[in-house]
Amino acid sequence: MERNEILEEFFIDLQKAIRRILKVERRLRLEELKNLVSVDAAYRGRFMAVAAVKWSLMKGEVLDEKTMICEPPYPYVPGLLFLREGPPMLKLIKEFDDWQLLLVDAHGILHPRRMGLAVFLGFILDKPAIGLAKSLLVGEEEPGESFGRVFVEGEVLGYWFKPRGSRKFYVSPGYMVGVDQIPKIISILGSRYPEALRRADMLSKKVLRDLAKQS
DNA sequence: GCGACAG
DNA sequence: ATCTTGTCGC
Repeated sequence: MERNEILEEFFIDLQKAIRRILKVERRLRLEELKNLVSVDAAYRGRFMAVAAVKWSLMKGEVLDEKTMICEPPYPYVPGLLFLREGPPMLKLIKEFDDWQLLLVDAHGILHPRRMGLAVFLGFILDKPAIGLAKSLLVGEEEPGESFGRVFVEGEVLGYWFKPRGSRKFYVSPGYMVGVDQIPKIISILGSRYPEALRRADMLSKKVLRDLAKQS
């Protein structure tokens, strides 16, 4: 599928409109956090694979997995990732129940219109969500050793974190989560790149390998 | 106009 | 994101 200027302008307007009505009335209650869902996508040739993993924080293990292979609905455009990865991810996440927080391999409000993929998914699902990305789309990082805030126009919209021995990543609220809750959430997730997301990443790549193997 | 730009 | 071998080091 090729890019479409009219469509992109429309979805940018939609992002701005949704942003205007978003409110922080309900917030994730961290003491009730038991199960997570994480989602990631991988690409190969003309296909993409999306994997969603339900993860138990207490047991530290996978409770359930879902995958799907499809052709990307839209090309990658910085700021409009939700057009590309949102539709298949929603399809999978809706199949899970009994979870309290969604982990997305993308930005949340750390986005030009504060409407990253993690915000969009949380909003559509009406569930708490956060975004975790490996590179910055917008914002200035506070200097530091392994942890710091990320500012956009003087406002704290997220945090950067660099675990010992692994690469830096950025965390920002998606939906029903306050920026002030991010440090505590990172701590609850083990102060490292979340295992639940790592599993979704590995799984999405695996289904594409298996697809290439049999064909 | 130029550069930057989640996955 | 993905294309990709060997190589440095715990």
